[in-house]
Amino acid sequence: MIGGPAGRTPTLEMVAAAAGVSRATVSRVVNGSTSVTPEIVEAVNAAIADLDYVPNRMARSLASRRTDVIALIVPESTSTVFADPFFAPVVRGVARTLADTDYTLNLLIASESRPDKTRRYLLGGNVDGALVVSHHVDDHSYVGLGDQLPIVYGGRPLNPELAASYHVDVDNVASARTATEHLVGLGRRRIAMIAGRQDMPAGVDRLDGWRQALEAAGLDADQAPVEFGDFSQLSGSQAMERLLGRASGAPSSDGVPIDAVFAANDQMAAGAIQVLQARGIAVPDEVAVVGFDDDSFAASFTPALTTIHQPAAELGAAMADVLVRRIAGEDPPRRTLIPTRLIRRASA
Amino acid sequence: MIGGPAGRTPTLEMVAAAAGVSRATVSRVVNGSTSVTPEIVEAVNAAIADLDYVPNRMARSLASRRTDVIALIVPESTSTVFADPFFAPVVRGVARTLADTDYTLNLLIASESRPDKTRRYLLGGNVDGALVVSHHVDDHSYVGLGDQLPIVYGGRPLNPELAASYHVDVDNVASARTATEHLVGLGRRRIAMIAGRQDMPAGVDRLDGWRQALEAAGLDADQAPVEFGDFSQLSGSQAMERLLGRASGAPSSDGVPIDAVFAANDQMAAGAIQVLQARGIAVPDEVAVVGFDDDSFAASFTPALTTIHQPAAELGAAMADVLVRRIAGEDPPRRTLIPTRLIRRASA
DNA sequence: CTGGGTCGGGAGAGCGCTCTCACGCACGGG
DNA sequence: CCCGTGCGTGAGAGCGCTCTCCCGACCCAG
Repeated sequence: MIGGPAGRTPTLEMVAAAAGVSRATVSRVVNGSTSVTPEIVEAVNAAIADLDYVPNRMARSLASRRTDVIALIVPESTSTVFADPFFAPVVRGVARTLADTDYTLNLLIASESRPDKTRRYLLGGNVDGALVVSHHVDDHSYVGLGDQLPIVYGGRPLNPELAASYHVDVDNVASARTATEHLVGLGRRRIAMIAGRQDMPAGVDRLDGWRQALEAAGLDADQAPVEFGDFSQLSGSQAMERLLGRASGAPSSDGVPIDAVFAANDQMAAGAIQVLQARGIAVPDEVAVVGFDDDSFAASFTPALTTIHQPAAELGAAMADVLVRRIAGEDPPRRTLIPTRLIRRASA
Repeated sequence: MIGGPAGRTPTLEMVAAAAGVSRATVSRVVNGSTSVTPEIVEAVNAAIADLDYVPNRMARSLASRRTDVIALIVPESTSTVFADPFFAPVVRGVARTLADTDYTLNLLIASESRPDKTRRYLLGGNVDGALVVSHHVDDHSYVGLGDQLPIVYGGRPLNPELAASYHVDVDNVASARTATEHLVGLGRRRIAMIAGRQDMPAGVDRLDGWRQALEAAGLDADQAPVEFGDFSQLSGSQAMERLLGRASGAPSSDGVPIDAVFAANDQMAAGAIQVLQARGIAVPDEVAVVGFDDDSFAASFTPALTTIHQPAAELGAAMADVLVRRIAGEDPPRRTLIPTRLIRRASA
């Protein structure tokens, strides 16, 4: 058993002794400071390897007033609605990115019942920065926190007080445009939308993208049928019923007033398709349907859902990246948009 | 702005000064030591509240050689196969349980390419204990680590070297028995199994439970048809094909040799059902199917899957609980089994 | 040859807390 | 009345590291 006379885990001091230099010099080498003679660097590194030295995080933090810890905050309500398979890959992306740095990831389920606990933790000098993953909007817990601690949000905060904050988001507008253009490219002209909750950025932006695509295609977006749901499958079905019930401008011969639907998420798309099928309307032949999210069930649905795939892991990675850069004092753009990809399957 | 003359965040020292006692006494109060005069306790607490004092974690750790940090280790391969919706609730359960303690959760994606990095982190005095969530078996990364650091596994480690370690698991055997008994209770007698990978505890145990139930029902488990898959949907389909292709002992009049299938997970159950439907075999009328996991898609599948629900959040909570108790010096049982629940839906 | 500038390295003072030890006091038995 | 015996409290020495000086060596211009 190697490891210096003192027996305990090796310390900076022991490395210094072994290398015949001072603690300060070892510290410089460990922290990659320039201005250390190459020979000495080598000697120190040899001693480090020899003793199997690992710097003590706590001591380092105490002295430097940095923690090398980044908090990943998941509001409890979000985590409860964990049916959402979006979250896990985000976390993975964050963790993987951070694995290449010296940062450690602190997962924090923020209980909304006592937000002050989280707040205290964050401001108590326990972390260098925070990542907030939330689909929640009416959440004021973090307002103002951003002034005292670098924070990066996943998903654009709708909350106007946070609008100027750093955030990483999927490019919902462009994605919705892509989805709609796909429908246009298929020759569809009466393209309806089942939009999501308008108190969420994803809901607003996807509706927006659809409008843009219609206009770009020379279709009248204002006259195009829109119904709203709450992102649930049931609400998708109900929206579809309403869509079919409309006495639209130019119903086709069989009475179906539309030939395509863009749903703001896969759940609602699935609900819509079920209604369509129940009415004997063929998907995609009579009505093509595009969803959004590429949910886990999308591929195995019948018909398999054409949808927008969200690179959740990349989003997480980007969040971590932006935060690390902020902490390092760089000035990354406040808004980072992650491109998506249209997955062509059977439904459109 | 309150906060003592020094201006910075309040320290123990400042509290001591404000309360007119020594640092040591404040420390005693903060750490809930007995043997402090009630009046003094009160005075100190008043000072703490007044200054808005929060103990500095790093300093505390440095001095006490505890970290109050628990690592949650997710092997990268597990996290990549994140289609598995089992993980997120486990994490949530862990985080929630820990939220009521002083422990902080460190999420660690263990890159399998350089396991030593994780090892060093764990043994580098950064954590007080670790939780390992893995479906992986041929993983020797943590062998021996358990001697130096309290570790609790989620899922029983198949690896014999770890067999004696602390672990929390779903009661796979009993659950599989329950599932199979349900089929027996439905009057089925030719109950096949699509088993999972036999290098995973879940694979082995579920097969075992099925056998036990058959025997308990007076059926010949050795003659009962079993095919193996790898837990993927495709493998479930293939296994089903093989099952149907068998020249089994007593095919029913229409040539279908079985009247029920227990699949080791929902993915494979779904694959099996698709094959059955493609062949025009009615589910559940001709062949009843029970899955396992209660995957997110299970309820919306057609037919809705009868399956075993795994209380993943409870499993996570139990893991955290066992670890905390171990760290506290208690001796919790090495093995904790979490009961499951059969969810009756349409497929059986 | 000398003075100012530069640069590598050492000394040492903390960072905020814990914990051992020893002290002072009140009490009770010899 | 004196000396244990306890109990509550304070003093002080670290925990392992960072970082600010500061010093000595070296280089070049004057």
